[in-house]
Amino acid sequence: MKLKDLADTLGLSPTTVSRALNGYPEVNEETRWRVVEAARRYHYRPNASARRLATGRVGAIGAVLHTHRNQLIDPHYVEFLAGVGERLSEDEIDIVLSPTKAGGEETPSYRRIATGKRVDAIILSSPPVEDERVRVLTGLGMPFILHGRTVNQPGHAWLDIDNERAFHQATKYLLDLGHTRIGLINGFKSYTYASHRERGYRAALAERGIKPDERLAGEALMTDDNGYRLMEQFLTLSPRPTAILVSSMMMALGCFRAVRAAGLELGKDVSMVAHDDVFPFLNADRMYPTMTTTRSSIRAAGTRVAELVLEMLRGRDPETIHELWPVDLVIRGSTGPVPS
Amino acid sequence: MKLKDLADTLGLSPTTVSRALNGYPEVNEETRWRVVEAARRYHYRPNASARRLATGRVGAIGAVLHTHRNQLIDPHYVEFLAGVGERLSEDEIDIVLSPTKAGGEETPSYRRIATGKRVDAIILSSPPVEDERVRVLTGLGMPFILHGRTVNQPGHAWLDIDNERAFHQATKYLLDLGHTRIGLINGFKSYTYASHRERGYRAALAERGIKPDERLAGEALMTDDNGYRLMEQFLTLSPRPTAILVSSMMMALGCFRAVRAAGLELGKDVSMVAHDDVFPFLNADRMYPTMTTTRSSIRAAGTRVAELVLEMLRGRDPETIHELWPVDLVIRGSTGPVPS
DNA sequence: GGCATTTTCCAAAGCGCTTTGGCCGCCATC
DNA sequence: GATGGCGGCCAAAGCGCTTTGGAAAATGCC
Repeated sequence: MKLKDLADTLGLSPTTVSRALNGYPEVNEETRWRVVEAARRYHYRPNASARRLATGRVGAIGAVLHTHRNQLIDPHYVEFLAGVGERLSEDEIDIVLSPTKAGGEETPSYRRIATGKRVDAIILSSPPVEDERVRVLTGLGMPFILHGRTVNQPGHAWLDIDNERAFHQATKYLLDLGHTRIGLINGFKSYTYASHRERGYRAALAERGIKPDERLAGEALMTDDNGYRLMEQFLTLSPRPTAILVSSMMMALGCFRAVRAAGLELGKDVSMVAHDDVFPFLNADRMYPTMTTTRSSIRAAGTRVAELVLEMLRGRDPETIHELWPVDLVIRGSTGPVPS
Repeated sequence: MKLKDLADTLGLSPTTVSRALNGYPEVNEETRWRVVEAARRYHYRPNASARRLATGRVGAIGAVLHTHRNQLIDPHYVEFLAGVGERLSEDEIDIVLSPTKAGGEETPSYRRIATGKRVDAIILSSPPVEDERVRVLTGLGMPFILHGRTVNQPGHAWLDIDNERAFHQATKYLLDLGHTRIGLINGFKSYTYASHRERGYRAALAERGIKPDERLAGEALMTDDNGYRLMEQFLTLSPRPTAILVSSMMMALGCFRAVRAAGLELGKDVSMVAHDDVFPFLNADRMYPTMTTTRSSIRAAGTRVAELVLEMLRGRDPETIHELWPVDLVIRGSTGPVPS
């Protein structure tokens, strides 16, 4: 059943049917009702490709799924996508996932999506400090928004959480509890969020005149595994750290196990603050002990990013889109005063 | 830069340029070379919508992303998608994620994707025992493949792992170690995989004449959290179970903590076998103790499903596509003889 | 050299929708 | 009663590509 068929059975022209369905004013209300009713009855759906070709709008936004074996397909990203999807589904807009194998060689994938007009806009996640994709997409004139920020590449839309302040605050909190040997288990510093977190951490230490022990700062892919390994390693140092900041809940689980394995008790022998992106399947409140966290829902960020993308498509100037979200510090059981 | 422009600058007709780029034989090799070269130089990319409209093929396959707040956006699904993506990217085929809010009300989303011709085929995951989507898509004539199976709905393509046999084997292994009070922490039994797992478990017990204690079988969303709660609950029973089967690594982490919290030791006081879908961020081999698992890479399944979808689109009869994969039992440190 | 093929290219007709420009009839206005 | 404006509809021209049905040029065969 196509538009023309529907028009024929109604004794109307395709023009009128199209207008009726798309809510244009120049059609009699009764006629519109007849059309809508018939469309429903015959399960009519406009052919997406045809409509896209005619309007020039796609009704889809792009995201790239990194599938490289050695790269983390991480839960953070899905949770973010879920948020994006939540908002986009309201407007019946699809998400086009373009799978990419390459580690560094990802720009072709973006280029393909962009120049083939497969999407109206692109959402970029987890940008490195300097992002090649930003350059490419700007060059192609493809609208895009960043979840996170770059450094020294202004002029594009972004939404980010205040990672620097969050880790500054968390570090300060630990310092206030008397800790001075504080470790940092971070994601790769080439990513902006990780570099911001480190900056916050270092700034807080500096304010108290503490020089960070470089052996207490680790960066790695944010997996359970790496959390375990880094923490294990930190605990062999002497004196060992009495507190630790962790960049993701996934890593925190690993740290957790390492602390246990070393026969130490979390919240007593070792304090821990982890960043919580709020996963439905990992609840800081129900851990044992409960986990002190810097918290910001990555899903909520996704929803907002989707909203902003829609605004861009409606004409909002990307340069006006800069949102920096504050981060909560939620104090729970995994932190306590420095052991004497 | 569109096809016509490219043709004009080359002094050729659109027809010839199109054929040259699409590898049709009726074009001189030298001409083809000129065209390809020019296309590269001018960064020409055919407009996806136009091509789709003309050919009737979309070059995209659909998947639905469940974003409902109370539903698990689970890591299993992403890992599976990553596998799908790995294969599809080779053919430059996109994945269209259609976000769906609804819990039970998901069929409209599939219907929209299908009748709007937004994709060439659909990949369905985690089917319940009886799947409405199967009926709908069959009715619409939209090609689809299931990752998993349904019961009593034959005639469609599927790929599944042998869940029943896997849990049968795992249970048998625990029985051989002397355990008789064996618990099961499962996903919801309305899903085929969960029901198959339970069947395997019960069958193995029955073979030894053991009547399962119904208080030792729990089903829930497969989160860390629920793993903790169910295990905690099981451990209050008396006599408590000496061994446990767990349906996902995520739940296993929770069980793990519950065992610890109860002051018990895994692999000694309590044995545990978990099903491992092989996540890059959760390595059974690096847990403490290492985890005995039934193992099957969900990513590999995704890759194969993608391959099968491509075959369907090339004309292979869906009814001939039924693959049942065996599952490995990997014995590690979390299982041991029943404590005396 | 004449004929039938084969090679190489092209014009034009779609694919299914949206949108521009117009037409027709009806009412209000003077 | 003529004029203008407006509501309600339609014909036809695109959107950018693929594909059918030739046509012209090159080639093979005797």
